[in-house]
Amino acid sequence: MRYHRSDVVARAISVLDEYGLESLTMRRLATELGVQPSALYHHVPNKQTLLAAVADEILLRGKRPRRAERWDRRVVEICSELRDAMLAYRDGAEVVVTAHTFGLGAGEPAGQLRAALRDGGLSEDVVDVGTRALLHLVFGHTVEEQMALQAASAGAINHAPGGPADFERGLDLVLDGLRARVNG
Amino acid sequence: MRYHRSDVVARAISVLDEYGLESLTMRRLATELGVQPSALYHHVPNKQTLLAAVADEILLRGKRPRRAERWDRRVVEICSELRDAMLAYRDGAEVVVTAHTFGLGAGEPAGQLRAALRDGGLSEDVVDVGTRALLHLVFGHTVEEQMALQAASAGAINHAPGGPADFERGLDLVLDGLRARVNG
DNA sequence: ACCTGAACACCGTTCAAGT
DNA sequence: ACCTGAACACCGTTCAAGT
Repeated sequence: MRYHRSDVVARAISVLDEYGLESLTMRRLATELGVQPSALYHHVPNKQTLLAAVADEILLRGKRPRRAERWDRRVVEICSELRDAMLAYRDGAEVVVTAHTFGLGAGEPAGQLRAALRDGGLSEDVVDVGTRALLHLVFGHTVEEQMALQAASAGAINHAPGGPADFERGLDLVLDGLRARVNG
Repeated sequence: MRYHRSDVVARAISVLDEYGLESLTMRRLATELGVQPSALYHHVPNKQTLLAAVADEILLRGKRPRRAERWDRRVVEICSELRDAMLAYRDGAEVVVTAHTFGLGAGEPAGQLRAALRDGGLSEDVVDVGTRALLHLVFGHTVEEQMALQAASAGAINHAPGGPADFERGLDLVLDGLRARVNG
């Protein structure tokens, strides 16, 4: 069988979702595709790049239309989409956050947040600080939430971070600060 | 030579600081101590536990006396100490954040933040949301900042997150939201 | 262009045996 | 109690050779 890069990425996502990140090895993925490990390197230069492509694809699959008019509602929309996209696959948050940490792909959410904050009339400095704060909040919350979900499904009872409600309450904390800085 | 657990942890930190997290392997650490890899398992049950102990020790070494009276100034103090402690060692932020993600050690900063927010007269719900938001902000910011520092020292020019000023501006965003909720 | 086969240079961890 | 020596079951990546 002959594969393309997109086949490799797609299969990587299904291995990730079914067996988790620790099982997503180049060798395991090759076996899953019925191919030698070395064959993967015709489609992808290395594992890091593959994981970045997986992160991008996870975000792409989670895309939704923008509905909100007000800038602060749009921020909530963007952040919720981001959270939902990451939660849709096992270890999705971990993969997306790691890729973002290493400066690979996943630059789109940041761009959309920046645009929303600029629409709100915030100064360029505040746009910078606010975008970073929002991203860190979404990433941190979602990694923690997914961790708790997986721990819970493995039998452990834990003081979970709570679902979308707790998420939006954290967001609102930062949004309050940002609203106070409009035309500041 | 006969070692104790604390020797192993201390040496792990110096390997981390000098060669980075990717070089901190059990085998490398063993070589550094002049011992067989298997000998390490007399002091530590596995690598994950060792890394959690390293994270705790990094935070311990960064401890400073509390000076601030007002609860919101104390939050800044706690968060700044946390950031400085992680920045003090190469890949320190990565190690501390990973340990925290897996629910290992590093529970102290959360406890101190909770106490400060309670002193501010915030409701228990807001204390929960606020503590998590602050931790995610500090962790996210510091990992990003340390990444940029290391990239810069490796020659790359990058739109860095900025030093303590940008850090405190992000913190202030959340603190504004929290101040607005006192007796709310 | 895409893949195989074989190798290189590593990992974390276990366990019988020594002192 | 602490360590050695040897092994087990893996990794990511490279590269000559095949079709």
